[in-house]
Amino acid sequence: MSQTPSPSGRIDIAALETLRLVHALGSFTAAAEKLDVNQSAVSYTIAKLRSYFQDPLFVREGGQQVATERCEHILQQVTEILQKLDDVAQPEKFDPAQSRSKVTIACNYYERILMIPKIVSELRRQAPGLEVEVVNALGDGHLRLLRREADVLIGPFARSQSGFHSRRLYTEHYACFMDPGHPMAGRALDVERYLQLNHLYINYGGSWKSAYVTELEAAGHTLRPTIAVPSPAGLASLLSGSNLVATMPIRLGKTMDGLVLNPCPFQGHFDLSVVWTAHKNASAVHRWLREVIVETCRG
Amino acid sequence: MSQTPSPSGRIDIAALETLRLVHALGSFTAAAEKLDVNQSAVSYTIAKLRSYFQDPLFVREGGQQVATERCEHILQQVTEILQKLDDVAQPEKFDPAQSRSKVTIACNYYERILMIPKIVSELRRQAPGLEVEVVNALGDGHLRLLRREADVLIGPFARSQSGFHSRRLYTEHYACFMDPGHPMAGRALDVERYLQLNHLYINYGGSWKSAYVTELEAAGHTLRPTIAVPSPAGLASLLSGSNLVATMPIRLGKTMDGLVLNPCPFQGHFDLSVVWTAHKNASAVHRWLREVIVETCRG
DNA sequence: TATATCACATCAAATAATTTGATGGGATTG
DNA sequence: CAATCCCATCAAATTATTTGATGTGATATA
Repeated sequence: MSQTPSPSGRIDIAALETLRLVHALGSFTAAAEKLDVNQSAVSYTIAKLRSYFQDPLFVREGGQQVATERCEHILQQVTEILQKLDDVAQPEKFDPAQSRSKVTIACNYYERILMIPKIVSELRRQAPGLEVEVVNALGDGHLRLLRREADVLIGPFARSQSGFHSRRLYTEHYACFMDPGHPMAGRALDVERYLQLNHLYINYGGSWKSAYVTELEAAGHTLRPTIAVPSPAGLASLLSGSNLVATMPIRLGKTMDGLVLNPCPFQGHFDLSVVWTAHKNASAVHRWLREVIVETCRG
Repeated sequence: MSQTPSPSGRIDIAALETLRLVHALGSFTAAAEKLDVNQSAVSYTIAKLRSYFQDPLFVREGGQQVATERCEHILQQVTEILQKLDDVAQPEKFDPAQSRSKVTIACNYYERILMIPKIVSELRRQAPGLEVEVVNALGDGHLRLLRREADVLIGPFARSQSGFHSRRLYTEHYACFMDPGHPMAGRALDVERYLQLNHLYINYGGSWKSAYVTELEAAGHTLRPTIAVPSPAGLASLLSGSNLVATMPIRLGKTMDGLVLNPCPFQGHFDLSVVWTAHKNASAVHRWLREVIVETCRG
């Protein structure tokens, strides 16, 4: 009957809708009116489908266009296809209250102590069914994002690299923390005195240079730590009753009982941020997650 | 980012294939090569999809084009969609040996006696799993086809009307059948003698005028039946030992034991055909069914 | 830190597909 | 038989897609 106008594969969604409409109305002309196109456009579309499916699809039987068996079968599948496409074309919706998704947050000690508890509590409040995992960012949290080991990264990881987005939460500064019985406790520290202290140095596993150290080195000084530890964990008990002094982020030090804060001459500063990858940028779940983090942690 | 080039709905199968390919290869350029099109064609297609799904779909992350969450989800559905379309686009295949379909054949007494047994036996031989139903064609078998009460119609129903197809099986003629003890048994019948016989007339429910009657009336004669019956069923016992004579299709009369055949001066003729509707024309099952019928019954 | 390279976006021109409006033929209705 | 209805088909007009050239941003190389 009909010659092949196109080889195949150029069937579009609209064509399938037309097929459905023609079937429903039993008429090309009626379908054309409903679609607000010319009758011959419908004729053309059906001709295309006929060639694609290698079947007449509709045949005239006593005034009505009746679907062939094959057409009925095709329509059954096409209906499912259109349904699937409809579903998937809907902009993604996310209802925290109903969600059973899982989110993974990468961060390090500082954030785990100071931010995670508040964040997790808020996440659980809004989304009781949500599964939350917190992983160690360790060396390079960015890699974990790229490897999809985490959805977001919280930390001082401002990297404006292609493929990453970030949002600043707040700025943090350093201060010295020591036992209340320390000779210098509560006394102002000038550069000389600061450098002569018995420093407990936190090297954070070596992958992070604290801002105060940068500042100190920029001023031409070198810090000679008495003890170096990899993380602030258990720091309070190391400092208690000792003559050691640790320079660390103010908010972190303040969580440790039994220590006093001394402003220090090199206090540096760094920004805490949420970082995520471009591929999560548009996702409704992750947009919500980031919003919760920002709301919970800023200021 | 991208402005809406098309409102929506103009997504074709090729575009979805492109989406899949880009995802698989992680590169527009590579996909373009594989599809044997220009890179900017892929770019254009993805832009169209981006606008349709309202999502970037692919974002650059460290040199690689990475799929967004949404894209992964879409792809999952799209894969199923393409699979479905692939299946449905395959020209329908039909293996009688495996088939569990059902076919319905409409016909009347003549065909049920002479043809159905052979047809059914052949159908069962080729397709043991096939369900076969035989229904009475009665008045107008064509209506049963249109109402989808039967898949094919076998009988003398040659109607070359729109929406119907048919294939001739063979031509049938009439003869007289009577008891072997009948005075005229075995003797030639001229018009006068034929008309004076005690006719047992089969009226087939009134919806069918036998060809010999047409011939007879065309010659200006009128048949005055002694008895009229609606169907040839049980005819043999009605004729046996009586002086009745029935004019009926030769092949049908020959199936009846204890009757002798006399050629009659009005023998008319009619064609036995398979008839079906246009909407079944392309179906593999029905093509096969019709083929079996034709092979079994012709000659 | 500059420079080459790679990959995608974008633009205008060329090409291909679709839609339109007109017309014709087959089938149904009165 | 005439009037209609409905789909197929054709050429022209309109749109969409593809191409080839070029731009831009990011990565890799020197």
